[in-house]
Amino acid sequence: MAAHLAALDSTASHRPGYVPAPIAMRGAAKVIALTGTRAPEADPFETMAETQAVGRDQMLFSEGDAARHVYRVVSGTVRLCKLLPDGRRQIIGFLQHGDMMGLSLAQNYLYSAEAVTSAVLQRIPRSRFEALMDEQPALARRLLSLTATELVAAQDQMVLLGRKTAVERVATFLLRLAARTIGGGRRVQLPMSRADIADHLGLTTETVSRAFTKLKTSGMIRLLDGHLVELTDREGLAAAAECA
Amino acid sequence: MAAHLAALDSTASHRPGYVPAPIAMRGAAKVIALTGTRAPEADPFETMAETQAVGRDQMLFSEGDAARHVYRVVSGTVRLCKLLPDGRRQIIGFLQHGDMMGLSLAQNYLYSAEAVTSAVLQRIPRSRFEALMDEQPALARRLLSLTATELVAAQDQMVLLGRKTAVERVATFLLRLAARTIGGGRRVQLPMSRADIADHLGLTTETVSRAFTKLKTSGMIRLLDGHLVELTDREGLAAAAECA
DNA sequence: CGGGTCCTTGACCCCCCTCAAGGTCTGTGG
DNA sequence: CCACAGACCTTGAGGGGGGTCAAGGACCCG
Repeated sequence: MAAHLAALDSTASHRPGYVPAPIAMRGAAKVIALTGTRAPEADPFETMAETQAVGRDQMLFSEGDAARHVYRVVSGTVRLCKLLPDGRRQIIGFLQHGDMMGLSLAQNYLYSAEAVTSAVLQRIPRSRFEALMDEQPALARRLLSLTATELVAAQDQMVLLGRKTAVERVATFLLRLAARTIGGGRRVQLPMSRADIADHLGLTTETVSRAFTKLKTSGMIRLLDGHLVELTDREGLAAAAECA
Repeated sequence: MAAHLAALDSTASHRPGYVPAPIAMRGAAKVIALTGTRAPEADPFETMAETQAVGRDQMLFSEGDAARHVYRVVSGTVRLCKLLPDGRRQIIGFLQHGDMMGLSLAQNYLYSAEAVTSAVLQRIPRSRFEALMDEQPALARRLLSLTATELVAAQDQMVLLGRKTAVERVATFLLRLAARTIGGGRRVQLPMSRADIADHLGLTTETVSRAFTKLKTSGMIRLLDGHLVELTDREGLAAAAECA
């Protein structure tokens, strides 16, 4: 999954095999303890973040809004969307525990952010965040690392959108989700709708649904219910995905 | 154009209206003077870069190679490619004067780099580059800024690949090229082949060619020759591009 | 002037989109 | 616990945009 800005956790969350901490404190208006501590400078979200809870489909900010905050997702799933004037939508990425957004340097947000499920986020005013980067040189380097990782994910998504077939796209998507799931993820939760998946993969809901059916029929996945998939043939899926 | 990592010039080259310096010293094995000087720390490419000249279609490095250098394009055009196992190709971006590549933090390059035209580049060993970032905190912040700009371009490209029609893609591509051209660019050079454009826009050469013909027929462009286009109706093009 | 590469155009086909209908799941209220 | 409404998902039938295959034209360079 093309998480927008990968985790700022001290643990290198973009490393393959990363296991997010179990979701706790749903809705709690309190600072979240991070796994692992880092010697010199503290995680800014640990010390100075506000917590914000949002309901399903609620909008956090809209494309074009003044970019006031930098966010990090604590729990739940968030989608980042860009719209064409006539309403066509592209979902840039889905964010989960630990992912960040709003880090672009533009004055305004360049995409909208909406809650896919009810979610909890932390946020820091951008002005304060930028001041922090002046004080803590290591912070800029850590963000550079995260942003570079995001860029790599974006490039993979370009290959997917530019050159892969519908089944390949869906297979790739499932494998990406699995890679972000606890234990490597034989079972994968799909918190988002088929329409969201379609707008992420450059397809329509119908085509996504048909691709799921094909993968099911060929024995690579089982649909436990509409939003929980079991990957029964990981190698077959990887072959169907033509690599990640 | 989705330049991979925008300029490290002291002049903020990702600002709209940026005018690259005229190409000079083609093939010269000497350090290139930069426009503008910056007070505290020097541009690393100014002081410690090797210069490398490559011929048309020559490969600079290949996907998977050990990432030894960070590059900056001095003159010419470079394409960054990703390949699927069966040979399908996606061009991540075209690089021109001032653009950087090789900054990802991975141990290996994640795409190939090839000269579209004969080109001149500067390069710095990654190890030295990273040491520099430790010494000069401002460098990391500048790179963060450049990488974030790249990420924005990548997101625009996702919208293009996921949701735009063939004509919209080509119109968008022409406007992006024009935005990077001297004087805003009523006339735009296309150094790359139709096949390159196709692999950048997620199309085939034939479809790209037909899209050019449609834009020509509807009076928005004139093909002065296969590789030089005049944008005769900028607003019409922008409408045909559906923004971006 | 000749050969090769690249570009354009045409004819045809297929994958995915569109439109439509029916099925499934979920949450809510009785 | 069940009934029901609504949203979501799946499946089918048909159509279209762009891919594929093929041929001819333009350009480049020796």
